Amino acid sequence: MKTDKLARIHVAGWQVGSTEDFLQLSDEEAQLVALKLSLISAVKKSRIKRKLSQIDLAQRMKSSQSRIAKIEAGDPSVSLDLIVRALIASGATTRDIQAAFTAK
Amino acid sequence: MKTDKLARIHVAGWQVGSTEDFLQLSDEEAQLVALKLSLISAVKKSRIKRKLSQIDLAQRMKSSQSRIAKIEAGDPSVSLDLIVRALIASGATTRDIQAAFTAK
DNA sequence: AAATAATATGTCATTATTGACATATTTACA
DNA sequence: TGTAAATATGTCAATAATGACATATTATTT
Repeated sequence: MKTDKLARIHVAGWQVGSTEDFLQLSDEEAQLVALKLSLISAVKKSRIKRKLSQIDLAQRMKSSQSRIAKIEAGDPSVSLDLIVRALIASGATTRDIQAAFTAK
Repeated sequence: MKTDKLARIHVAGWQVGSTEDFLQLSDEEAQLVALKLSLISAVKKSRIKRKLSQIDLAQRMKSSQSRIAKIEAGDPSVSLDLIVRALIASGATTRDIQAAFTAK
């Protein structure tokens, strides 16, 4: 994900802004980031719920433990594809995935 | 997306199976494909609804007309990231995106 | 505490995805 | 009909994402 956006100074001053404002993301970028964060959170939740280790999940989706760790750490090298594949492989239902889009 | 899955012969014979069965995708792969298809459909719907040409949408998200065409054509070179970015850039709301996950 | 299991972090060669471009085909409409 | 706008298809050099690996750090169990 690209985060190399130019600053957009917040007129209201030094109130503690949202993460999106602080990092100067456009609305669209902010939406995508929020979506990813939500899905990432769902991955970890689902994995733990099913008592899977990162190695277990990695095997299920033919990835590696380090990739799973990176997914859950929000590493910038991780694609939305991989996040969703992890979510599915972790046993999350369609309903779970859908809920991840709703969740804050 | 990889679709290089070995055949899984359907015991029940030549009933007309689901697309997923026919293409021999694992359940997980089938879920991801279904999700992509749903989102792709949502992109086109949203774009048309807002009366945007593919060129318009491409400019909004700093991509190219040919990429948008490929998104809507379900080209295998298109990532989930790009699809979702297109959906967001087309003006789809969080609610729209969410709905895309529900839709058939 | 020490051993073991789980998770995190860094690197890299291989593979996938990208925007841009040319050009073909289809659609709208004068 | 013809012509312009929109969409589709193919290609490719540049960039991004990948699994695998080594190894560090943190939790858990004995």
